[in-house]
Amino acid sequence: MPPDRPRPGTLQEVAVAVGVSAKTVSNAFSRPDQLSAALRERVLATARRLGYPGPNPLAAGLRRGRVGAIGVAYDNGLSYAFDDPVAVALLAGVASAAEPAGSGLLLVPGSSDPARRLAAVGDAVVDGLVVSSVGDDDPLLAAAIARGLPLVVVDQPRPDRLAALGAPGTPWVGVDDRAAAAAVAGHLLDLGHRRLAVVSFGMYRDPITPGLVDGRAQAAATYAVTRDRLAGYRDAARRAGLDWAGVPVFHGGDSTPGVGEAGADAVLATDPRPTALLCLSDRLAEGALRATARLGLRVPGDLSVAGFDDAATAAGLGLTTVRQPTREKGRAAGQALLDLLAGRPGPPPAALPAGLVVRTTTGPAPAS
Amino acid sequence: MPPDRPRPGTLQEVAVAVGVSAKTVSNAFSRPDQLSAALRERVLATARRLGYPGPNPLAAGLRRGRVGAIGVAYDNGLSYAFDDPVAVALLAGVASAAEPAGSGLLLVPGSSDPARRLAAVGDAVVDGLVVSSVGDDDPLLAAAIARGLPLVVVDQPRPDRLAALGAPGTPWVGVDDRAAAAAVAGHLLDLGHRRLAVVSFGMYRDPITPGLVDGRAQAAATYAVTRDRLAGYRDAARRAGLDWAGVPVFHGGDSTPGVGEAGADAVLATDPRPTALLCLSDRLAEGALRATARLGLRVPGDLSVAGFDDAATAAGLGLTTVRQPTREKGRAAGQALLDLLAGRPGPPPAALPAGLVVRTTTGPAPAS
DNA sequence: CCCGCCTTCTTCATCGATGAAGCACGCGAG
DNA sequence: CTCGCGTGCTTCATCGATGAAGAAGGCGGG
Repeated sequence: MPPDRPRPGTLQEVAVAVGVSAKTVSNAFSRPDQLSAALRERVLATARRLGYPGPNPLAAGLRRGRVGAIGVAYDNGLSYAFDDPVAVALLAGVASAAEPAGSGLLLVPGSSDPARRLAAVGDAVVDGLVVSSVGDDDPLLAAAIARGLPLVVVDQPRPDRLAALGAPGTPWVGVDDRAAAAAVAGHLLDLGHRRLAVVSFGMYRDPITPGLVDGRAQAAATYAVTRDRLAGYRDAARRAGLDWAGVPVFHGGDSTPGVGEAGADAVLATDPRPTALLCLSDRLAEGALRATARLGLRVPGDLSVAGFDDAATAAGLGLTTVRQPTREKGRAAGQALLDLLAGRPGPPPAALPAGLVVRTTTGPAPAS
Repeated sequence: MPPDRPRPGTLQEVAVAVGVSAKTVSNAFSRPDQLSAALRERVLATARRLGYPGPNPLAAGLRRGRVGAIGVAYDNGLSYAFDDPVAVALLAGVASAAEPAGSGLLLVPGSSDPARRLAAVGDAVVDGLVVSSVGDDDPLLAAAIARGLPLVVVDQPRPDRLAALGAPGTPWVGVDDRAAAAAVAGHLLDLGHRRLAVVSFGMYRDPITPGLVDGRAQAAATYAVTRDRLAGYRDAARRAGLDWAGVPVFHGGDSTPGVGEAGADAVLATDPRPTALLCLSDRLAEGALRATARLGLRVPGDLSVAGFDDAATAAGLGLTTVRQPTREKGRAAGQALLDLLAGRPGPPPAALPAGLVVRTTTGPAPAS
């Protein structure tokens, strides 16, 4: 049998027992300066005796208009977020801002059922929301905006899109993905590579069939991060006089090593074989490296591989990548939200710095 | 100037605008079957027009008596939790139970100020709590129990201690640390080692001066996990006829590589030099391995090193360790809590399996 | 033609607290 | 003696919703 949990007492009951008003009991807990020390002690003692657990935070939150927690909603659910070290680093950053402020961190559950996914945002008992990395047309963001709570967006959509969605001025935190992507592509082109290939994670929320995609599809991606990184690679390629249409771009689903491995297999099967692989994330690159090992390709002798993020694993792999301050992004987002909640202006949204990190997986193009 | 956020409308206001009762508007959102489709549409349209964000989850939560979120309180604050891969894996596990149930996960903030630390537990707007890995006498647990909410404890305190604290029958999730520790110590003894040393993380919540500690201090540890792992090592040592008093035990603070490195330095400075190092966690072992590299000791030629946890990094280091199902512990704890909330009985608390994983950091004792 | 039931909506009370304002008393100043 | 004011506690209204129970109309069955 489920053990019958005794209903916790209420302020009112304690008040009756002590013989004072409910408000006085409330003050005994929340505003000790509002009553004499003696009475306060008497109230607290009675509360203890009755097993009163203290003011119900839910009711207090309703009355006060704040509950002391901020929510984080992530494009993919929690299960995915905890699997991706970059997503965890972002959470760690948000936590590092929330914790000193005494604010809790509510992780909003995801769901494969769109209705439940949105309901979770609507039901989150929080003072404000951080929405991270969702597609331009994701109803999740619309639901978050509809809450009417202070809101901060990480990575995507971009500020222009937020304005179009009726939320202009929403603080945004991210990096200049396009410029950063151009930098890493430029690095490879400078090394003499002329046959590039790309392994990309999702471009749209909808399920896809992994495979090569053309420029039109790339430009139509609703994930701004994906779109911009691809555009950055293209910028660099064009600058070097390369025909972008000739660059195979593999479109996988999630940002996982498995997808990276499949993507590498796909683009390496094209003829002529690419000499440089641009991966949109380090996790994809990790999978790509697995594929090269399996195929017996030397890195960087036969093939250069670059990632994106500079995840914790990147250094160990010797991966050339783009470093972006993931944890700092989370911290900045959390802080911006807390600033909004406090009515402080907070600094204007600005892209954080990102930069190329050259390690050992990239080298000169092989002599053709 | 802080942009003046318009007060969101209320159910009541929508009701007046539509010309129906508040309850009908409520039903339009929460119980569509309770009113005609036509009226429902009219209500929703008006709500949209007025910019009504939908029923306030806080108020609904108060009335319904549940908010759809479970809280997780961790001994050390969030900042530490996110730094420790084992703690993250535990969170991932809890999330993997909460998410399919549509439940949010509230991470309770820690604080160096004891009062704020407790207040955070009292203020958490949740339906139930998971308290993870706190000391036997930690007021945090008392505060959690005082909330009167469904509660699940991970790792420590142990069930007997929970009963003593007035919370008998509280579901507990963990492993048999003592037996597991005995197994890894036994492994080293079987390899012929006779000069063991131990590097331990915290034994008490209070700040300590790191250094070697005697058996009396070990037995008095208020962290049950620490106490039991040390007891397990001792069990194995005694079984092999070793005098435990001769085994140097280093007591550091947190479970970090830095502490592990300092601990290894300390115990390796004792004479005669130990040939086997038992570390209470993989993170400590990671630091110990750093120390051995610096000291020019061959592992396992000169020194065997064992960890505990089988963290994600352990395989890469070739670390012999104890595998415990950390993520599964989190999942089980989350599920047990959800079962309590649903009034389901739930399986009785039972220790999850843990077992020795032998890799390459342990080998035969060097010929003396 | 009447009854009972279902659908659709309403009324009423309530979840558990706190902000704002008010009253009574005691005390020091004028 | 009286006024003014701070202290200590109370009263009142309110935060925004939802459960339980009830009332009006429509409809099929006997």
